[in-house]
Amino acid sequence: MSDKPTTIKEIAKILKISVSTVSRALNDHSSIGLTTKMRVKKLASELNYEPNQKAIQFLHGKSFIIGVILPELSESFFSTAISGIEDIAYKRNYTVLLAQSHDDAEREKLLVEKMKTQRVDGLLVSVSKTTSTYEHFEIFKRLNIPVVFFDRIPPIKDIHYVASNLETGTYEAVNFLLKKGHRTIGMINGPNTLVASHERKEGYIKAMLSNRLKFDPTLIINSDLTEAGTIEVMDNMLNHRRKPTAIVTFNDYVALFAIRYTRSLNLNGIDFVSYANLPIINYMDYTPIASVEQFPYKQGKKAADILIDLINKPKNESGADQAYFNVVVESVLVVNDPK
Amino acid sequence: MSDKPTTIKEIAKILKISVSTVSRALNDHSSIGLTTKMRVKKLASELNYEPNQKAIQFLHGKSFIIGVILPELSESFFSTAISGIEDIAYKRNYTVLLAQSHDDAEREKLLVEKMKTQRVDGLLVSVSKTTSTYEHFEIFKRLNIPVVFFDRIPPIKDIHYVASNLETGTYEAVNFLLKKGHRTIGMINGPNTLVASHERKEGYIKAMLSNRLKFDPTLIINSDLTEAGTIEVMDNMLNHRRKPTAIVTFNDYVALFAIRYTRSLNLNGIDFVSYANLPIINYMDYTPIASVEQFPYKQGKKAADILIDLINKPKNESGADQAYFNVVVESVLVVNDPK
DNA sequence: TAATTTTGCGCAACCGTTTGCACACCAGTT
DNA sequence: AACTGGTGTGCAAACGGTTGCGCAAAATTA
Repeated sequence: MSDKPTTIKEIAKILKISVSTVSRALNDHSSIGLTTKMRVKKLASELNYEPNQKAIQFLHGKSFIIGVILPELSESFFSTAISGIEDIAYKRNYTVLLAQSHDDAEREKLLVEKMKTQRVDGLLVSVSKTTSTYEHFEIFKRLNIPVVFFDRIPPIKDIHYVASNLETGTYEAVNFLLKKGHRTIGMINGPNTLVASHERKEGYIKAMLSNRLKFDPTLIINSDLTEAGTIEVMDNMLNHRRKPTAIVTFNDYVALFAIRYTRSLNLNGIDFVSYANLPIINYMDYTPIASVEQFPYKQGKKAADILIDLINKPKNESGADQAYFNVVVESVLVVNDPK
Repeated sequence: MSDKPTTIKEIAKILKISVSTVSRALNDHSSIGLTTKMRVKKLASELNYEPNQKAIQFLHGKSFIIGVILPELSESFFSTAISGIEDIAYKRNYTVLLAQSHDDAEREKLLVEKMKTQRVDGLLVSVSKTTSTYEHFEIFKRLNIPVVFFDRIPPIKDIHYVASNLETGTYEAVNFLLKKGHRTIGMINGPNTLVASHERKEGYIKAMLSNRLKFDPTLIINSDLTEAGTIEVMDNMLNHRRKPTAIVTFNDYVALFAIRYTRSLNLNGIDFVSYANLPIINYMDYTPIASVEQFPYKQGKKAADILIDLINKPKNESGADQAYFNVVVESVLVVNDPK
């Protein structure tokens, strides 16, 4: 039955007309007579003709595919972000080639390579936690394939990115705790390699200073964000000469580790504030009292939009220095309902 | 600077040799002299030559892309499954085109259409909850593009699929509850359109009968799997003339809704058993006492493997009836640690 | 030295579609 | 009778790479 797919040539041969006429007829070109158009279309649908996209992509040098590399889909932030990306891609007639780095810098490099050989029209990246060099993205500049980073952006210049401004969110969070009467506020921060860690720290400091409180750097401790790492940091916090009455944690997962640990020690009374606002919070009995919401869906949408704009932008004519899109999605503090 | 990418033709022109020689040199063809090879390769790397994959895909009629359509990445089952799919695809040199139906049958149809125009080499599908017709997958048969269903498989014949056998898992689950002394066991089941609902019911019945207990059909109630639907079903359960002392729920999410609801009524003492074994269970204070684990990663891997095998299988020569892969991944009951 | 094999390379077709250009035909205008 | 203008169609090149076949020069053999 179903042999090779029908081509435009076969239609031409059967109808004894040229392939160009068939092509134009199918594309409703104005210079083709109505009767010819009808004949062609009728036969085409009878033969279940489907244009060979590979030929078309080749001809136009476009694939209508955007690549997305992100660390971990099981993290709620990313699975939500990908929905935003997908929705925009869908709307603008692109499809999404997906790959997870699992926070492994080596794998990320290989994935970038793969995206290159697939010749995606553009690339969306949220870099892995362990990535410390960024040359593997350079290739894309040479190939004139736009790259947009989102959320986890590399600390380098001349890139397009979309990220949330955690400084303002953190400022709000610390302010919120201060207003609640807390004076000793700890922070479990992430690795210094992450831009986001600096922003959190800055937000924290600014909130303290603007409330005329002195900033104690020993109350900010970096963690590797694992459960074991979190417990270690918590031990330090709890044995600190100024034991915090409230703690800002790097994200909801860290908050959950920390809360579970304090509860296992039968410690109560420490307020936690966190980032991300995970849906699982709704299922928990003991949760952060507030979270900084980062709007992953919105970030994903925005990043995809920028990427597709870049793809369709007329080439940088003058070869001049082009502008870089640096979009910041404001983060806001969401106070959780008390249970 | 970076103009159009280098092509094989330019290399040929510069070196004053033919394109075929360049092509063969780059592919280490045996009939090319060593010196020519060296010259070609040297120049190629100097010019940052990258073969145009679109041309190659066109030539071979292959894209090395597999499409994946699934309902919802934020469901842990699917985000884990996609990792399995991706890992296999990666290993076997394919990439993954992803799309979420968000459990919307209409959107699913459009996505199938898109996958078709992208001419994926194969398709992996977990159908949406609301899908009730399946003709949109027929096109792929005509185009000779293999389709493998996983987890949520449609109730039709002549398809390839990978799914877990929930009957055995359910049997184990009910047996487990019976051994614990429960005699009145409720079940919150899913819509009857899902194959999985039937399997659960069958497992339930078999466990009861094999323990010489009579099966009470009114203790199995179907739900739409939303929180509101779950609460409604729970109300029915709790007002049942035989109030269950244990309940088997369709999945962990339903279990969480149900548990939360019973706790809001200050009801204790009902044991819940569920499916999926979500990681968030670890963060919960009140959880199902056991879950049927369905091994999403394994299912994803298996499905991808089968799909790629099908893609690379020599065409069905005789046009004869080909075999369909129906793989069942056994599910097992995992008893949760008491907190 | 002539015949034969091997080595190294080029020619040209091909994959399916689009598109600039030419051309033939017919009608209406000078 | 020559000219203009539209209408409908076909020719052929182009996109970038692969590959069967042929052919010349060099190396081997008789």
